[in-house]
Amino acid sequence: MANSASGDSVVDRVVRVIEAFPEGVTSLQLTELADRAGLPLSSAHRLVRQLSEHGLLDLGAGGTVRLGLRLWELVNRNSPTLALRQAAMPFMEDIQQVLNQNVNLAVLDGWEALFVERLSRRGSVANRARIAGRMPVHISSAGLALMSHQSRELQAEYLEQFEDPTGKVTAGVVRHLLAEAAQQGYAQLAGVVDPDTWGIAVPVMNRKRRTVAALGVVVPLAEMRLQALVPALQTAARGIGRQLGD
Amino acid sequence: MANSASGDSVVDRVVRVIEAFPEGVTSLQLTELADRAGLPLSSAHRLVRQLSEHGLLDLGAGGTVRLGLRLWELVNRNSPTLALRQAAMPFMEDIQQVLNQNVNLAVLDGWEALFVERLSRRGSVANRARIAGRMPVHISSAGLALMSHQSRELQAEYLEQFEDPTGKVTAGVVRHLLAEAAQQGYAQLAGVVDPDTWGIAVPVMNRKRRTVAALGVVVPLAEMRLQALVPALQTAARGIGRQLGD
DNA sequence: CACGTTCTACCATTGAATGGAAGCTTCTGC
DNA sequence: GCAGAAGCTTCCATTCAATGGTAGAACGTG
Repeated sequence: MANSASGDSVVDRVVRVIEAFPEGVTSLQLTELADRAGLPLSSAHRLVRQLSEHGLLDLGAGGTVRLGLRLWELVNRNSPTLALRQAAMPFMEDIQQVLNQNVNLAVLDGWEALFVERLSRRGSVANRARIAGRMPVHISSAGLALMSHQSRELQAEYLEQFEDPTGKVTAGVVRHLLAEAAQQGYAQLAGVVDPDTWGIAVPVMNRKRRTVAALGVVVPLAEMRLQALVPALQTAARGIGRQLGD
Repeated sequence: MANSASGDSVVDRVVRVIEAFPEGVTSLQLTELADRAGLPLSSAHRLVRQLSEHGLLDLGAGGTVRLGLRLWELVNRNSPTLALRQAAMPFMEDIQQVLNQNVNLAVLDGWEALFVERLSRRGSVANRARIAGRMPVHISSAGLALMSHQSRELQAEYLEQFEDPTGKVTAGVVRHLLAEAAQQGYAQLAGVVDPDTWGIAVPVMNRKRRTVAALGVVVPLAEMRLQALVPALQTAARGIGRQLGD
């Protein structure tokens, strides 16, 4: 009944507080936050107050808790993907201008593609890939482009544990998709994410030819023109790669 | 010699670790981090390891510390400016397309404009306003646009404490700039940030007519055409405001 | 106005956090 | 190839910061 009845450290708790916000939710009541983080109200209150004194959280009147502007600032200034995003932005804008479609940039994290940047145009088809959103490798062209250029070992490990919760896709199918993507140098996926759209993505390699990201577009099925899209994407991807260090 | 010789809490230390990264630096050696955060090496090590187990930091081989991808993800998914950025993006893209210049979006934080989103075009003039970058109110058109539409009290408080480190600008000059911006409905600043550029910004008001952001462009001095720019910005700002809640 | 809900403050108890020291690994210069 | 340095990692006895039940304040509601 003293120092942590639940047996977790302060650090654990700080993390749980930050993680307590459901996707897309920017504000939470103190009580609900304590609930979600699994903390006694008084402990949650103390923790939140401390963090908000430093600006990492923002404890408003009436117990409204938000992530702090300062936290957003710190993370975006020093984010590990900063160099990548800076290098990619001009090329993404070029692509968007020329093709007039959604463009996105993703990195591999676990068995998912994490979208780190995106440009969408009003009037262009819906793009499910939100910034800071995730998609499983096997149902995103970006994910396939990324995985298809990883080491044999990692791909084997991935296929080993692969399991589709919907049961529609087998590891064999994914293996085939990856092999195809690896051979062609780009990944495509039609009508999977959204029935009316087509996703195409190419790997972005750094100077050591390690695949660090995937550059992709999402276009309406009707406007599919591989022969125009792929070279444009590959050219841009090379341009980005040249800007990167490593 | 025991629980915190320096008299600071675990939370203080976690914050100091995250804050230890200098602007734009994405990776730090453990020793340097401990140094910057003012922590004993062993304490820094323990803290970093704990945080990296949760994915908030990333402790690589050889003691290389980065901010975690997971932290970036959490913060960007739930950031307090999420709604603002989402509402503004399409309009910013429109502006960029039509005017073909740098567009940026800022909020007021303390006595500074914090840039939360930006679109730049290759070939357009340099834009000092980086995402997650800051600029003092009095040397950015965005800052002036924001401050000029705050409450009388806040403006008075601002001018009260105002002091220009370079000594070039007086509180009186700033008062004049703010009054002008308030009256005209936009703020402009020529050759201050950069000798060859002109910044123009307008306030973005939510439905309650509270100024929550500033929408601005940076154009080459030569291409200055106020009569074309201001109406475009104001129209976009109104559009953004209509999308916002509150 | 009384009741329910949620936020905030207090404080005695105690185990989690601390950091010096020692071991380990990696790198460098000779 | 070896001595030395520099930096990373682990260990563990000491002790004070963290804990959370409780009580009170503030708010909203029927």
